[in-house]
Parts: sequence; structure tokens; C-alpha cells
Amino acid sequence: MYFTAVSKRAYGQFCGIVRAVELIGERWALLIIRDLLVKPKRYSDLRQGLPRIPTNILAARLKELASAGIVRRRLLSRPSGVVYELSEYGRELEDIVLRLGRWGAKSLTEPGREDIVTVDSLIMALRSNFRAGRDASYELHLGDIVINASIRGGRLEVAEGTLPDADLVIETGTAIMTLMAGDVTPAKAIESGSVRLAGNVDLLSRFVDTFRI
Amino acid sequence: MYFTAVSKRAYGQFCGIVRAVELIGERWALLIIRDLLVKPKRYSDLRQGLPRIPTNILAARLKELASAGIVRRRLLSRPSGVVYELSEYGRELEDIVLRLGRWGAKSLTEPGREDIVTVDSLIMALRSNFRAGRDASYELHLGDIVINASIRGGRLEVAEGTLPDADLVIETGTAIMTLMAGDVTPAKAIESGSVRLAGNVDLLSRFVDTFRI
DNA sequence: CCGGATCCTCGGTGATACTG
DNA sequence: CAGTATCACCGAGGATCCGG
Repeated sequence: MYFTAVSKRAYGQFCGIVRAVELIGERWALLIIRDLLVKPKRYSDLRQGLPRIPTNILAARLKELASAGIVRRRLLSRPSGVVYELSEYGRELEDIVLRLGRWGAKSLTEPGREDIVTVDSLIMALRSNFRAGRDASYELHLGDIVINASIRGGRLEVAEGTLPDADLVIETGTAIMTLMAGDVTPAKAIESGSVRLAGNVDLLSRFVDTFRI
Repeated sequence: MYFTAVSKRAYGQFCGIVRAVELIGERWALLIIRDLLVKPKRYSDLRQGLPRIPTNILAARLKELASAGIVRRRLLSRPSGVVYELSEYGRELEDIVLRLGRWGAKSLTEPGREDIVTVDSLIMALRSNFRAGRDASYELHLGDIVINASIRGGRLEVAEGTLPDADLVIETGTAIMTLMAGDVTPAKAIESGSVRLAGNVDLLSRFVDTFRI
């Protein structure tokens, strides 16, 4: 079931934490897993979601993660191609990755000049910071990214794309961070024009409550 | 409160998970945090707990983690010296690190020829795999390491050293892994001599239940 | 076009020696 | 005790090339 460690340079300790770091501690590994937690992906999808990863590193990590039993390489026909997906063992990382995202988001301030937001990072950000709230559905536009989130029965589902019957459509930019972090009130954000809405406008404050950092 | 990222080579994404990886994803960083989660430590204590870490790397990581607001460097007098301790933000990693330990322990098999077990790794291993059970106290000897664990009111406390009034004293080696993983029964382990006991011998199976991987 | 492999450079890591 | 200094090396970064 489980095979070789990813990292060659061993830490020399017999310990679960050390083992975990050897498996997923290499550069880029956890971000590949982040994207695969959203859904199985082709090699080219992964490249697109991680624009700065060197192609040889992506290939190496996928091989290592596969031999560690975390990722599976699956051949598909019609259309033919290759998809990478998480194994059961890999999917067990979901909760850890989400918690890491919540922890890391607390120390996010301004996006750097070269920092981008990807579809998968935004999807995982919503999953990370979700706290149960009343049902609602949202369509969120951030730059040219469109995702939708629906809370039904206290459970959250987030996916890429529009949601025609969303209760609220939110169009915004990176300024949404100040809103989610509570640095600015929903009313102020609307007033300043940093978010534009369509639908049930009152739901914006519920959205903020549901996903507040 | 929070400052520069640890890693210089940026991933180029504005995302909580990316931020987390930039803060604690560098080599050795999470193991330093593992040891500091047990208790504050001197530079030399950290070196002893991480024998394979190059001293310049340890110094660099501590500086980076400090400037990231995860670790604090505290000067103490009488006896004079320096201790490193986790900040509030750093301590928020405890649950994540414990979960990583549980996840990684699942894929541990045999210890490699050069793999050692340290006091802190063993303490964190027990914390990782703890599942609430009835009260009891144990003293565990593994090689020349001695730690003690007491469960009182469903809460676990683990520390280094002996515990004179422990309900059960367990003396064992790395063979304990087969026991904790459920590959061998407590009775068989006693019979084979891979564990030796003193005190209330019947508590061994409760110990296994409480900390089973 | 997809899914990589190859080559080269550069900087972080590892190992050791040394110091206030 | 708590680091700094030096240097060899190897993995990451970046561009290009290749086979189906």
C-alpha cells in the first residue's frame, strides 16, 4: 500500500511527523495535493494551476507522490489521456490541508505584486474558512475567476463556474480580503465600490460571517 | 504581529495554504516546531533532539521562524542563556502537527537502520495517537528513553522522565510498533518478551487501545 | 496538443571547523 | 553555550526539446 518516502535526504528519525514531512514536505508537493483535493487533474491542468512550478519538478513530484501511495496515475480513454488523482491515503490529508489554509490565511496581508489567485486556491480558501451557517448559495467573481458556493443543510459545496440560480452574485477583487478579515464592514465595502452585487444584497453579511478568516 | 515569510523562493500565489507552506514548509522547520510544542528549549537542546540538523540550518530556521512570528527568542537569567519558545501563533499549529503525526504514522513500517527515536518524537507520538479512554498512568521505557503518560478525566498529559506511582511500567523497544499497530496482541507481545511490565499488567491492553495507530 | 525528458545554472542544504 | 564561517554538492528553477 505505502512505499518509498518522497525525500531522499532522510531526517533519521522513526516518527510519524518525520514520516509525514518526508512524504509531503518537499517543495510544491502540498500545493499539488491542494489542487488534486479539488478534483482529479491532467498534467497540463496542474501546470496551469501552479504556473511557477518547473515542469521537471512537477513530473518528479507526481512520480514520488505516486510511489508513496498518495497519488494515483490513471489512464483514461475517450478522450485518451492521463489523470492524476489522490488515493484514499492522500484524501485523508484534506482536513490537514484545510487547517493549514486557515492558519496561513491569518497571516496574509496584501497580495504581492506577482501573486496570483487561482481557481483551486480560491475554492480551497472557501472550504478552509467555512463555518457552518444558514443555507444560501453564492456566485463569486474574483478577477476573471468564477466559482460558486452553496450551503445546504449546513454542508458546503464549492465548485468552479457560474450558478444560475445563486441567491447572491458577488463581483470583487483582492479587496475582498479586507472584508473577509473583518477590517471593513460589508456596508463600507459596497459603498466604496470594492464589491458589486446582484441578487439578494442582504446576504453579503451572511457570506462574510460564513467565510470569515 | 506577523512578518516576512521564511522561504525566499516565492510560490507566487495569494493563498492561505501557500502562505503556510512558505512559513513552515522549509526543511527541518516543522520538526523544530514539533520539539518546541513539547516545551521551550535551548539551542543545544534542539540540536540534541534533531541530531542530523546542520547547526547553520538550525540557526537560520530559528531566525526565520522568529521573524515570521512563530517562534520567540527569550533571554533568561539565573541560569543565563537563551530559550526558544512558540508564540501564540506558533502554538496554533499543535493540532495540525498532531494530525500530521497520526497520518504519517500510518505509513511507518520498520525503523531504518539509522533511524532513532527521540524523547520529543515519542511524546508527540503518544499525543498524536491518543484517543480518549479510561484514566490510567503509565511509565514507558523505550531504549534509554523514559517518558510518562497520565490520562485523568479523559485528558492526556505526557512528559519526560519517570512517574513513581504509575499504574503500569512498560519496558520495550521498537517492537512496540507492531503492538500499537495491532499487528500483534498484547498477550503475544508479553509472551514473546518484546515488552516487559511492572505494576498492573492488565492495563497493557488498555494502553494499546488508548494509543493505537 | 499532451505529457513529459534534458540540459544548464544557481542557491539552499549538509558537513565540518571555528569563535565570542 | 550559542552560534558564525567556509565550502562541496545536489535539488530547484528556467528554457528548450522530444515522442505519441
